[in-house]
Amino acid sequence: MKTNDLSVPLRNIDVALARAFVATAETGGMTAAGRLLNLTQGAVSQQIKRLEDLLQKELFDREHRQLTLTAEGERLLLHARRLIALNDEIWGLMSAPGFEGTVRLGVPGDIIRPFLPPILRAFKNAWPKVKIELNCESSVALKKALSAGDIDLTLTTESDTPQGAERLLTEDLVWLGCPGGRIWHEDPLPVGNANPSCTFRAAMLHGLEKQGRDWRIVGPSGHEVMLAKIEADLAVTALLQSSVPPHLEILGPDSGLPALTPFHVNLYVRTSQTNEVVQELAQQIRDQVTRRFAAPERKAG
Amino acid sequence: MKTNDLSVPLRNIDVALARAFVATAETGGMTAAGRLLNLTQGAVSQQIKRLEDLLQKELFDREHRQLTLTAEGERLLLHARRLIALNDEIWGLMSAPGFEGTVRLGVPGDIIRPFLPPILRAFKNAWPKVKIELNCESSVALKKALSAGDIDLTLTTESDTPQGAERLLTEDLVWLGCPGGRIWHEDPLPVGNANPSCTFRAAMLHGLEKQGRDWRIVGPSGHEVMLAKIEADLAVTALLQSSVPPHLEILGPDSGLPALTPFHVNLYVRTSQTNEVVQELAQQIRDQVTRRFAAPERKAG
DNA sequence: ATAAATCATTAGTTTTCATAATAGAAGGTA
DNA sequence: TACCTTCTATTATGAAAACTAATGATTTAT
Repeated sequence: MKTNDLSVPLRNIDVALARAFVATAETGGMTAAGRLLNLTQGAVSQQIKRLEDLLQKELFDREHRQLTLTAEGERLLLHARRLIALNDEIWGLMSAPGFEGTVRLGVPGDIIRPFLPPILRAFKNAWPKVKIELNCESSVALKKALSAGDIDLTLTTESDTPQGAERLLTEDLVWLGCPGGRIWHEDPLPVGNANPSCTFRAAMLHGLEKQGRDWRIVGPSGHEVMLAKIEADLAVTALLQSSVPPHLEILGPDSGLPALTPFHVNLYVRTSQTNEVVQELAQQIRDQVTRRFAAPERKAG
Repeated sequence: MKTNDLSVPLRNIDVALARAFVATAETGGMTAAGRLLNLTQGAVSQQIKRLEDLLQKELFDREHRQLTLTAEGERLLLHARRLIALNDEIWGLMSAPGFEGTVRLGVPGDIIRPFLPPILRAFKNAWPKVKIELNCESSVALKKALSAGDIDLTLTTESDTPQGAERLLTEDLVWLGCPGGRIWHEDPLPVGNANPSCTFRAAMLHGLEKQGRDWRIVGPSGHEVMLAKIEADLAVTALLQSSVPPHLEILGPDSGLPALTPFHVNLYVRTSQTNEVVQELAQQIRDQVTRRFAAPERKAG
């Protein structure tokens, strides 16, 4: 993979060129586009040419003096508008006064780390006047709270992504225990569980039952307390792979524990009466969560 | 119409500047950012300065030799990444081979016009190898088809926007008849209705009943046939304001017909097993439908 | 046939941008 | 304190980019 190879002409689409292109496509001509953009016709012609050179694609069919979009031109048109819109949206955000108000966010306790702290920190820095209320319960309870209007948006961990949810990522559920521990050989297996309605509970017990393994529940308790019990080798439990704390150990198949089904992290946003701040936070959660898991490598060379 | 104010120095955010900014923020320094981008430190410093001048905002606090983001810098960081991501996404779309396959789209007959023809035309031009199957039924039937997996995405007209739906726009339901006609004075009122499960039917009849007005259903028949009956002054019906054909007339309150509740145009996309082409079409429908109604000024009737 | 309109191209000028070098400021360390 | 290192800011400079204005080529309209 080439990262920043000098031979690659950095592939940045100049928003000004995008504007010229869209204007030309919409007015049907470069002369008209020039009038619209306060440019000479020649400048527009050159801009289109530059864009075509950049993308290595013909954007217009120049038959006679009529310009018609090529397939690739049409394709670009559909997306160039989005680029311009995003550019203008950012411009608006940067010039407008900062948001104020309150956002009520729900998160299941077991995925607060490692996702949320950096997101909330960044959001807080970006919008210092916005107050964030963090609501920490089970996925089921959070979905109820959302429909009741008690919170504005929420993350959940679920084994599917129902209508109305937006899937941010999918991860394996893994067993974890204390490094050097031996509690997972005990029978019945002590299963740590923060919350009776925890979505992972059913998955764990289902796996064990299918295996014919006996178990007993340790808990309920808060998520942190449960982690302490794991660390003390008093129980095992299951979490999403990426939310396993560094001082605990993932128990592989050789531990004798059953395989578990993957889970999804879903996002729900209130559809009615939702304000800009809520959308802004939702956008950030989307971006950051997916980012943190899409880009494992990015090296200079 | 969009005018370009001369006094505003066109506010285009150079993606290269955004890259320099993000690299600086992420590495914590301009020297390191320069290494990453294959630029000298001085160039990065100038780029940041240019960006700050452009936005008229300080992006970093330069205390001592430590760079920390200001609130506005953090705000930009969150969105600059999106701009870069969109830029790269477009680049990918333009350089990759075109999509192939089939998309199954559902649309209620009464909002095909004026929304869909231009969208489908543009999409078809942009992705000539993609086949679009247009499924035309009532909103209720379409939602069923979606959950059954028979279609990939659908538009609906509904009086609310339930979980799982995305509201694209809200419009008034209006009565319409033939210009110069007189059928709406007839009693009982002949109400044209394309489909017994049509979502507008309940709204119309509810309005008439509340008014104590007698009615009879004309139909069912296809949407086009129904419009022909309207044009022949054989019946009246209700449609969303913007889908009223130009040769028919909107009947205002002075026609004696009852006021109707507003409706929403919602979009549903299959959440599971959905491929890139479906997402691409959904994106276009979103963009174009909202675009087409953000721009034009309303014509009062 | 003539005029008008359109896009492409070219020449020339202005503007932009990166480099390289330097200055200035702050943190280490002896 | 003096000295060295490591940053960022600034400046001069040359190269490249990009605009205008003018021109040419082609097509449509009168």
